Amino acid sequence: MLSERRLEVLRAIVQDYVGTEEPVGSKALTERHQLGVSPATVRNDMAVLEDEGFIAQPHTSAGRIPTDKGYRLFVDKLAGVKPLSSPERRAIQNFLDGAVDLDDVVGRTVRLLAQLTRQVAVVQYPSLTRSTVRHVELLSLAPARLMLVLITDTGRVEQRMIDCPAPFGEASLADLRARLNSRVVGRRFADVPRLVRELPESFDSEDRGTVSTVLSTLLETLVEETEERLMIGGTSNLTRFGHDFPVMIRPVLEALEEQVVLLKLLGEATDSAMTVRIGHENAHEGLTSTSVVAVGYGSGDEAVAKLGVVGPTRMDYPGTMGAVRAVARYVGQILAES
Amino acid sequence: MLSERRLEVLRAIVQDYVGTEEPVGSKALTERHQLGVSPATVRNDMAVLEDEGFIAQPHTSAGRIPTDKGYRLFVDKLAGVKPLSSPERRAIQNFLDGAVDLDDVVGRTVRLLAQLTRQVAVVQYPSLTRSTVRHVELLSLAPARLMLVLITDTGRVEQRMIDCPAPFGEASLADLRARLNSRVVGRRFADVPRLVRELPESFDSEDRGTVSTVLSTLLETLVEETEERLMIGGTSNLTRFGHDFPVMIRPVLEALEEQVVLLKLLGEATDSAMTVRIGHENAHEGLTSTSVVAVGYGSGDEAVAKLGVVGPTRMDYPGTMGAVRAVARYVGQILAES
DNA sequence: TCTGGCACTCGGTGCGTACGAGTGCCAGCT
DNA sequence: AGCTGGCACTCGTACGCACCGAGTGCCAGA
Repeated sequence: MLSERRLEVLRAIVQDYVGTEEPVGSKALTERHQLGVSPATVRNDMAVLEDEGFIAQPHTSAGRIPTDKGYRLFVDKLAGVKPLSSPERRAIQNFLDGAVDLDDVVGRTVRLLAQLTRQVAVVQYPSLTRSTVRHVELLSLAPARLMLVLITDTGRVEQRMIDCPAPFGEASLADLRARLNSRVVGRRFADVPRLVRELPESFDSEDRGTVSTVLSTLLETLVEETEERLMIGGTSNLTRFGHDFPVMIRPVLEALEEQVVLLKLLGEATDSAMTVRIGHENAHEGLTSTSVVAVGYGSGDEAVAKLGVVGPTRMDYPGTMGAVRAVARYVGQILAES
Repeated sequence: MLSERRLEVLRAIVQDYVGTEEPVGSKALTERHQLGVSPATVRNDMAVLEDEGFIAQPHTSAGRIPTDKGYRLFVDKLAGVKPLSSPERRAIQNFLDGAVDLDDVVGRTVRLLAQLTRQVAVVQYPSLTRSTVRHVELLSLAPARLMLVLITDTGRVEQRMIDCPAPFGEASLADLRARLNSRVVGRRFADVPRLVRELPESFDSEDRGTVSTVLSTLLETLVEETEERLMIGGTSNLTRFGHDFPVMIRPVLEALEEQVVLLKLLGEATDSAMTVRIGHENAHEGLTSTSVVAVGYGSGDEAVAKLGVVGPTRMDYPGTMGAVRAVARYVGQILAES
């Protein structure tokens, strides 16, 4: 087990390295921090920390930099979550309050997060799986052509065209609309298939085909759109990555373009607890020198989606975690209100 | 006026430089192209081209590279638009045909363009101003709460919440919905304000307030959402920018995050003709070493939005223009079908 | 267990040299 | 008048080399 002071040394190394981007040596450490011991002692501690794999030297006779394992220890044991200043809180609220619709909320959130953390921000749209149905609308565009519009409690709207097997009268349409809504409004998406199963049977045989088509389109929409959408921003912050950045930045940009990868990144977080994945803890190999800080947000108690940031492993974890958590909270509030 | 051969030399310089990314010298030119003259002659021609401002040397005793003016001449006079190969055409069609909704069309288009040109792709959503109304839907969510859904002929859907000044009955709602639709369906957005102006007067005084609120929300939506949305992709292609790229890439990424800037970039193009803006021809100062190739696309004859790519001034203009034009055409077709 | 001292390592920097691609110019040829 | 070969010149890049200094590991002593 590491002594108190050694942990303190590790904390100091992480803090200095995050600040300066340069390997930190024993002398500099004792100068900038009140450790109460001499450089030589610190050197011994560093040797131990290196043996344990928490820090490493880029080359012999350079200072030390934290390893992924070192950051992990720092995040788990040494660092808290730094709360935002109250001007920052006010700024968040003002910025998010002006949003007019869901797209706008998500867009503003992305920009906000990117600005606060000075890193790449990723915000997932509220997921349909955990949402409930606010309304299902059916419109007749042509005699045998319908449009299905699905509205969720989080304000998301999905629409689909439907070509009917047979013309479908206004009366039947109104009937279907009413029955459909009475069954599914307020219910969770996951429950919808069960709730509408026997609906076609109660219609005239001539309409039954169309009703089935409509229902299967609805179910399809539920499934298809469960594949999540997300928005990213702040990519220009990648340029502050470091000196060796041309080689780093490429795979990161590529990873950021693949929604699947990003969704996995955010998605692995279990429920609403904040997740920090550091360096090689990320499965994707383009992201082995980045860290991801993600957290769920939602309109109620339960998380409906995730948001987070992607940055270099050398990041200000307490500050970033504070910003991510705060933004998630406010977005949750906004969604709950609307 | 430049002689035929001098133009030929310029073309050769542009082509070689685009290929190799390195300043091209007189000897290399005569080796790679059948100009039928000696390096010395080419040198003389180069001196003239340099005097006229079409090419420049990065340093004394280096080869020449084209200037913005040189690229301009190349694009205007020396280069055609290179048509795509038929496998490429087929790939485009296959790729775009699978799209399920407007978001999907735009998303696929962006990825396609980025992949074909290996550059950053920008696609503007079909603009509302030139669109027509396909349907307006009003839903009652609570006694005094409505949702307005606006559907355009290009498949775009906008929704807004409305808090009514007074409860609004189902009958009135159906009435308003019917009257509204009969007036505006199939009409252009620009005409809508005129068409609904005197609508409130025909309602009972108790409902008039709500009707006015609904209409003003509708008009607001038309105006607000006329500010265009767009999608970008292929940013990882920026890494192929060149050696000096850390300094170049930053402002470009920043510019790409500002929708306003991008919209201007695409927007200045007059109607549906293809526009190429080279280097300093771009107003934005972060983009002085990039070129923009943009073109309008639309479901009918008229362009409803723009799409294009952003890349280094040193790009393959004929190929890029060919890809951009082809993609625009196919997207237009897809939109017309849906 | 901490500290001061000391020898050692090695990456970064600055300088001088050599190299070579590329140019401009000029005299001569067609 | 226009093209070509030859030639001197420029200058950016690569290479070698020595030096400096930050940082380390180790050890003997408090």
